Amino acid sequence: MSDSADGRAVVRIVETEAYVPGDAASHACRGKTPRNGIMFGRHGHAYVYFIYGSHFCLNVTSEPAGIGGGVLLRAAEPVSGIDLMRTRRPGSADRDLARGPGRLAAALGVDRAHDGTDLCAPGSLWLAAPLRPAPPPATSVRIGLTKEAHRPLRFFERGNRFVSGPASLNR
DNA sequence: AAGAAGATTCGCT
DNA sequence: GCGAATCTTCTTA
Repeated sequence: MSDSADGRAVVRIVETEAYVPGDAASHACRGKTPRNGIMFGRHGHAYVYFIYGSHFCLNVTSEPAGIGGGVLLRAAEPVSGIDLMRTRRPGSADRDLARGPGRLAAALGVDRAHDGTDLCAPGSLWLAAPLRPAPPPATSVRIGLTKEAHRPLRFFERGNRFVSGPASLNR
């Protein structure tokens, strides 16, 4: 969930991708740098980075302090604050408000200012308990990577129409 | 100091 | 389905 001066936006995460220690595709694979420093901090914090000159991606750090790792939030189902999300993503169909990592960050109003936020504490951006029970996530290879994409580290809710990626991966 | 690559999205054909 | 847009960051010279 995210709070801002414009209101609150709530989504249900339906797709994630993991970047584990020793992973050539991870931003952490070449050691700690100014950009990825948050990944080497404690788990449960936001790692936000700017990509392709126009988009932000939101990750949750996943490893103990000193070890670089994280989980990219790839897609989410809008739950409330939908009008606010439409404002942030003009021209987008409701299904596409948060379907994709850059879209998800935009819908929640996430930018560099959220880098390092503790997602388990009250604030402008945080994780809450599941809104409804869900079956165990399905698994697939990762999307959009040029290295180690074959690893089965993408997790998604099977059958949910807010999941991104080609249909062939979502079975 | 310069260059290439990148966990993407959108619009056009 | 394909390619441009756009800029930050790290790597290499």
